[in-house]
Amino acid sequence: MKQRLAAIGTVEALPHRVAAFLSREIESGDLNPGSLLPTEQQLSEKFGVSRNVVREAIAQLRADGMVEARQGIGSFVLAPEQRAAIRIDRETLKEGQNMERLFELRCILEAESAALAAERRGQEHLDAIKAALDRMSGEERWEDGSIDADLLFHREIARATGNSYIHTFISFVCEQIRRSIYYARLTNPLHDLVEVNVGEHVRIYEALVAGDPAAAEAAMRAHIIGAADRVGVKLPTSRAQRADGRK
Amino acid sequence: MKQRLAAIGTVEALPHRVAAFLSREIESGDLNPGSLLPTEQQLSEKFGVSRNVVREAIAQLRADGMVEARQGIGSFVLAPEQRAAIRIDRETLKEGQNMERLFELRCILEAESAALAAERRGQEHLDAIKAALDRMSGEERWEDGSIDADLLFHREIARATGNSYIHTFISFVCEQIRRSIYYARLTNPLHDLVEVNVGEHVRIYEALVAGDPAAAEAAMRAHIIGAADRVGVKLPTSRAQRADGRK
DNA sequence: GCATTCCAGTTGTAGGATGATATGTATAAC
DNA sequence: GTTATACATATCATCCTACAACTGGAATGC
Repeated sequence: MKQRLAAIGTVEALPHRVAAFLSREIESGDLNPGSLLPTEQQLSEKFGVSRNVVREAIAQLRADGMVEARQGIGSFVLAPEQRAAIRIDRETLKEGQNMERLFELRCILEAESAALAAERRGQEHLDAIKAALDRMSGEERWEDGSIDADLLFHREIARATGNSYIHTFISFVCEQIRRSIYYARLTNPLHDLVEVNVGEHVRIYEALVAGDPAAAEAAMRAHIIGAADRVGVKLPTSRAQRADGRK
Repeated sequence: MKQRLAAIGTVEALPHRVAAFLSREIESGDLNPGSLLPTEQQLSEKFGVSRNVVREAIAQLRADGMVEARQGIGSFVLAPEQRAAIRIDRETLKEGQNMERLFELRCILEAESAALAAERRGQEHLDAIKAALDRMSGEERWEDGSIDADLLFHREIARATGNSYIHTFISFVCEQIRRSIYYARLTNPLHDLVEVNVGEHVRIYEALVAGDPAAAEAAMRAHIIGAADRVGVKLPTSRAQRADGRK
């Protein structure tokens, strides 16, 4: 039986599709920890791809700590305790609506991050955030320099929460978004909107200075929704509305 | 010139050795971000291995976000901060207060997840969540089976948000916490608290059935704070208080 | 009964062939 | 001279076959 791999119109590479399929089977429990994966030969026939492709797919699973291959025997499914990495690959990012979901996640993390930062920030944090803001405002056009400064602004806020995990996660998510925007090569007239963008950042900064968590959260939420909008991503409004209803 | 690969007493596979070598070259700055890797052919000759091995090595680097391969051109070295993967190693997890930070992150993600799920859940999601809840209540003692069911409960809620990234992040964070608890081998009398734990889950479930985002969020927040407390982790109360003030 | 040998199955590696894609170049048309 | 088209080249992506290394168990010999 030849398994049809998802993704008809996509451009994903074959190894990635195979890895994604197996990964889902493991996550869903169809393949129990300790059990053996089908042989490379079988998988090759099942998916209608070469053994080479299967090997690359398994190598990816192994890198993620999901399976362990042993020569002469096969690949064992490992227990989830041993997984130590989270990964978002570019192929899945390119699939249309994923951007929307990523922005949604970012909105959640950053809104709380801003609120926490408003409570916990010290003077050195404010200084670092202000420095990033100045670098951003200095640029007349929206180009690489100001994008770096923008990211730095958000990362400094995350750092001010004092929670390194929040910092790590936000850095990661922001980087994913920046990259996918870069690859999408959006041709929007972003340059005209620099003032809007800077203005949103200023409001966040002022709320942080004031030490007002609710205001910081609201300002950040508005900023993320605006940023998503500027790259053509419409966030589901329910979250925003509920947040607005609160403040 | 044939390059000698490290590996004196090692038994590591060739692709891993090649990947490690290239990885070190990138880390050390010998290969600048933006530059092209040598072609597969050249690497194959340089290391004295087959192109197949080189391809698997590059696939590994790509999976870690260190390079990006583009058909017809080559593999570009990406900037180090552009990692496509997050890794959290066990050593950092063991350091005391990291648990507290991890729970804080979990609280943020899961609270919003519950709220979103309350808005978006379909009947099949409720069924899956209920099934996990039943499995959990069925157990008399707090052991592996019920821990699995507990995790499943949370992951099913995350799945009901319809946002695969939220699902991924929550699965990851929960797994990290479960793992560190497992390794810590806490000897608390957890068994006595099963009813409390199940009760908290029931309240979350009821809020989801009712489709009440605010209630779901509050119940989840209370649950996470309680769960943290039961393993001896005190969450900073500020977040919880602010949340309470809203509902 | 026990050790040894052999064999089938599986992963690991090698190397070539072909398809898909990007880039540069030369040729032709205007 | 400029543009456009076609071609050649370089590279990754995939497929294929073959063989080496390793494992587990079955057959064999004693």
